Amino acid sequence: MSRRRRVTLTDVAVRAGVSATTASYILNGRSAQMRISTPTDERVRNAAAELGYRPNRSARSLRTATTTTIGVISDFVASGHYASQMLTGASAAARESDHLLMIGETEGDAALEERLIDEMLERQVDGILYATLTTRQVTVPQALLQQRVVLVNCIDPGSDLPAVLPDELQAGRTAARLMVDAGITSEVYAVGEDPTPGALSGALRLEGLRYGLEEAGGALAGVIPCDWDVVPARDAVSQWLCSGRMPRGFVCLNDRVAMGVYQALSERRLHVPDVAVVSFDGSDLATWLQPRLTSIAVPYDEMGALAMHRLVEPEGAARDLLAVATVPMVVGWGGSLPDRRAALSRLV
Amino acid sequence: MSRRRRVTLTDVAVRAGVSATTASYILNGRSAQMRISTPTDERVRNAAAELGYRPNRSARSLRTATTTTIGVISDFVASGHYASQMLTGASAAARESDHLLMIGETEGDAALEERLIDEMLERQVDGILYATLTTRQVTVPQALLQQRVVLVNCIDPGSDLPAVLPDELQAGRTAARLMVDAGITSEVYAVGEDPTPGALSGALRLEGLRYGLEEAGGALAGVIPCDWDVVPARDAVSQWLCSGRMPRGFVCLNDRVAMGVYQALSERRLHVPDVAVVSFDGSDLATWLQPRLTSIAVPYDEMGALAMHRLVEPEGAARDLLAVATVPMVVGWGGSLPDRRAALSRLV
DNA sequence: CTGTTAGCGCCTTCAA
DNA sequence: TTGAAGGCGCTAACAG
Repeated sequence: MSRRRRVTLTDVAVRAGVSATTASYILNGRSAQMRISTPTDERVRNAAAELGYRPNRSARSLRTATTTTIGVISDFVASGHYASQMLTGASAAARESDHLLMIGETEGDAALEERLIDEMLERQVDGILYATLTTRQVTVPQALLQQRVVLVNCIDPGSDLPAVLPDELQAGRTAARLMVDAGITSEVYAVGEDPTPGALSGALRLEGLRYGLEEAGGALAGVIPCDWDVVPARDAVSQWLCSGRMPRGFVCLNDRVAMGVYQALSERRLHVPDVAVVSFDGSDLATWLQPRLTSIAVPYDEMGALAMHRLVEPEGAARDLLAVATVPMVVGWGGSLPDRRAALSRLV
Repeated sequence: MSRRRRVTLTDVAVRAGVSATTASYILNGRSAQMRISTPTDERVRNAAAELGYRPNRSARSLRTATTTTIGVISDFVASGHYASQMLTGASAAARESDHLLMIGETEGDAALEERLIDEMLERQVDGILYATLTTRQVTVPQALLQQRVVLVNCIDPGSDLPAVLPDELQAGRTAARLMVDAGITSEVYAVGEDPTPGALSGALRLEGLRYGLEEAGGALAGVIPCDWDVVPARDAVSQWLCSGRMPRGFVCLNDRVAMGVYQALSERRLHVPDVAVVSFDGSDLATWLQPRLTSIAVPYDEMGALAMHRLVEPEGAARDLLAVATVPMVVGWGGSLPDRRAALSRLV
């Protein structure tokens, strides 16, 4: 069971009694194309198996200038299950074309970002997914402008890099429709705000919401500002309720805000759905709240998958690489990725 | 702004008027060792900067048989912020030694796992982190036994691979101490169970809990079995409370269980901390509940970082690579990674 | 149908 | 203090 020297293609060729070239063709599945005889083919495959041959991709990469490896640069990939789902989707899509993912978390640090990008480019990645935790505008580092890149959850107005974004506007309208379908067109309040410069989701969700309510002859009654987290939302809504107002519905700008709203309502002995609550995110949290929160999901996994597809797509299909693709946000999140992708394919 | 041919080391050398050898030495920081003159050194560095030289690691790897890249194989890396924190810790630690991470999510599929491992080995990763979402026993694939590997959050009884685990037993005792310090030594119930074969956390947490309570002259009053999630815990405890029993404390086997317990208590108009609740995980959820949940954190980030350190550690320090390292679990999770690592360093 | 030859970009002995 | 030469393992023209 001792470990000999690394097994090389030449070793396989020698054992099979052929040249390295022939072995290379066969092991790369080009036997047919090269019209190699069946016995030779088999001898080589057997030799490879017996020797436990494993191609050295460093050598191959040096020769072919490709690595079948994709870099993922993101500010906070792993933080929370929000963006990490994007990785899962990208990873699954990468697998379809035998690519592997190399990750780099920049922690929002520009210097670190540059370093990680350099490291990836030195390692000859075939492309880079540039992803952000929040949907927003960015300025991608210079070094990326000359590379094959797809933006995920962000856009760079200063470049024409392809991007994949959730359809926030449509999501806002969906939220409105949920309220309208429940017979509620007035006394609907939005909870949250989007204070970060460059942030996109908040504004678009609100716009869609307003538009949707007006379409139904209603109107958004107001916005309760607060940071997008449980405690700030709880405090803000709690205080707001003290003023004695009686809302018919709350549209929360994310699930954590909704949790805070649930708590604030509970303090006042108010109950969902006597007051209707709708939210955005589609996180696990929505399923944990009682009653279960209706939440419009950000399809992180699909976004990752779609971005990956666009990145590795053959050049021929690259015509629309200049476009921004938009992935629909849907209520709930029961569906599996393939299911939802079927719906998606009609739209992009 | 057009894109020329790739810039090679020779290009830099030519431009600086030296040989590739000299340029190589200088750019790899060996000028001093090779006693290269200052002017030469500067000329080469300038040339590299002007040309935007970026070393081709495929070539270097082919020559040196190292990639400064580490593979991370895990069942569900990205799922939830639980295990993804491990990635963050590992990633940060990797950066310290200029390593990059390559990820592979196996989704618990053995065939896929083998394929991903092969792909990584073909890409010549310098080592592999083998991580699991839940703390448990595993049997690592054959292919890994001959490689440099560190297990994270799991152990393989059939091999002597080094591993990093959270100290679940101590965590159980900590939970007991929290109850005891609050003056509660009886009528304490544990909520949850660990039905997965090979799972370690549940049993160890319970054992530590029992031991800790007995040390203080108390005893664990019982265990309410349920799956480790919000709804099952809510249902189980809700029903259990119907029997009219009046607990003094609940030790929940994770934070989601605790959320379910909060809900069940609330239904019966019972309030925390009239009934004391302690939990394990240290997830964000703990900070969202009202009142804030006391939770003993699984230090995923530290585990990832420590495992990474052990993996890239110079061979000299590898003497203890056979050991299982244990990372303490602590209450709350306000501390930054460096802070907590200081506490950690005494223990491993 | 298969082998010969050359070279991807880099590092590293050896010689000067 | 620097340069010349060789080879890591693989693929791709080009012969035959």
